[in-house]
Amino acid sequence: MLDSKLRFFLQRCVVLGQGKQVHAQLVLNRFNHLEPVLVHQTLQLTKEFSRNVVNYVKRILKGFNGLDSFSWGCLVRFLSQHRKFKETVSVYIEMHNSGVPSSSHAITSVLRACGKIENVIDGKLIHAQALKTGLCGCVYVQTGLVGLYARLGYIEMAQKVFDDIAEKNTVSWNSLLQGYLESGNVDEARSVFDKIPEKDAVSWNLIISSYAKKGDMGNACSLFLAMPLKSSASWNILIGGYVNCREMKLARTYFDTMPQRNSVSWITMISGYTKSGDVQSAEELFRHMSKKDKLVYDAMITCYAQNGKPKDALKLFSQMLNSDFQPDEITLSSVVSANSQLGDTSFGKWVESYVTEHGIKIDDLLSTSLIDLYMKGGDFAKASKLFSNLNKKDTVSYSAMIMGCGINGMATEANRLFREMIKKKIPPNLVTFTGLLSAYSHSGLVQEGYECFKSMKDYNLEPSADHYGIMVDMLGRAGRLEEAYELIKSMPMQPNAGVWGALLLASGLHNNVEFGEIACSHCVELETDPTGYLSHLANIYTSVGRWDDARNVRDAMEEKKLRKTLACSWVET
DNA sequence: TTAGGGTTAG
Repeated sequence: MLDSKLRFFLQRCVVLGQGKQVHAQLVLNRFNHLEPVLVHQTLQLTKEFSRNVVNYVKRILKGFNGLDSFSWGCLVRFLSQHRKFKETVSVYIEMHNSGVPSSSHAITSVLRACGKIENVIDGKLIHAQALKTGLCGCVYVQTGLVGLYARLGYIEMAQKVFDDIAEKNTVSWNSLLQGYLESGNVDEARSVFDKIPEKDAVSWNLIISSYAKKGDMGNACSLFLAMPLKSSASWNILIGGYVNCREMKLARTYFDTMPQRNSVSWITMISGYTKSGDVQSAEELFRHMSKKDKLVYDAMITCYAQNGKPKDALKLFSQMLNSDFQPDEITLSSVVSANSQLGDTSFGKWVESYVTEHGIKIDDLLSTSLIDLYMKGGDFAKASKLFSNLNKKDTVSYSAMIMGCGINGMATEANRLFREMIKKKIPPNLVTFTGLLSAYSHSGLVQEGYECFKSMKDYNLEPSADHYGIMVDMLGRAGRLEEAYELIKSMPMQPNAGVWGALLLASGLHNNVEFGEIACSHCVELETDPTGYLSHLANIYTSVGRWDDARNVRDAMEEKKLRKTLACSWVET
């Protein structure tokens, strides 16, 4: 039974593994008889294989009867190493239920999985079971328990298990250290760190990383310099710290001087440039990287998507598809965002079929980008369905819905969603209000809009210039030009061309020369190409019969060899 | 046991 299934499995590896064909073939030729121990080796082999293989392993191993404790352990470990944590726990429980005794192998893997998915209940049950079966005397199991409790924030429990370990190894110490760092107890963490008899790179990295995460680069850097044998991770942690502080120059210096860069180093830098909007530098790094992995593609696609270059994002995505890389929910969320910016709603269908075909689960983040895509395409039904199926609705997903309502002029729905999120104590942010305000603006609900705008301070939000822009647009369209102008004058920041442009537009709608002139003069000052604004002003003059002024403006435009460029005059759209 | 990729506006 085991024998034939494994053979079949290896053959499938040849088919699915593609790039690893030769390797799989070798293994196939080498094993004439297959014993349970070979399950382990086979699983090792598939470590680097595509997710298809992972899914396949899961399916095929479900069919096994009579697996021994060792093979079960291998399977549990395999799943845990592939970050299939929920599956790890469920397979472990399956093993337990079929009466197979647990091994230290299986137990450490399942404890890790419980920690990762924050499964306290099963973690404690497994602890109890380990106590009963005597496995708690094993340092690996004990260390696993320390790690579990440390990660889940049960620092007292972690300390207690740790104290019981007869022969503590460095991993045991590191797990405890991580516990104190997780619980935010820096002093205790520091004292644990000082007590570690044989500090390894991980001990140092843990403490450096905790400073780097807090933005305390002074401490992070001095510890880094004091560290005897720096690993790549140490360098990456430091670079990551500087990236988080937007110190890209310093990050780059360390990146350039580190002895051995790995994929993580490149990705850290690329995502740093992404956040600071430096697409060029990100591109430059991406081009120079010799062995690109999937995550680098993800990082670069995201860089394009987040910096207003959706077409480049899609180009790189198709390159990625042509390579050996399989996109996952993370890749797709960025790609959906790119399509959303281009207004290509049909892409949603493609994603949905792709996801079904490749067994990718649509998680909350991918759902949110799809919600945005569908809302922009006016498909409220599809967006709502995704929205109601979310595991956890947050500020971003609510904002995506409300934004969509704003675009589609659905003020009532926007308001309903907003009240719902407030009731659930989900804090709104600036994007939420952009959506809400534009919903009111598009529906001409000036009073509601005004109150909404004023309520921003109740949520500790300072309206941005864009929020003022929407308000000016709303008041202006309603003919309340005076109020709009007063609002601009009251702005705590410099009004941008968008704000003045909104007033100019409104002045045109209501043939108001006075505000048109004021608005236009500011727009001309703020933008390099004043053509659109000037021609708008000329139209206002014409509309009230001031032909001479209109001609003067047009002559002035002509004189400066300016030509009306439709593309630039966004005011007219 | 440490380091890397994702969603909402403009």
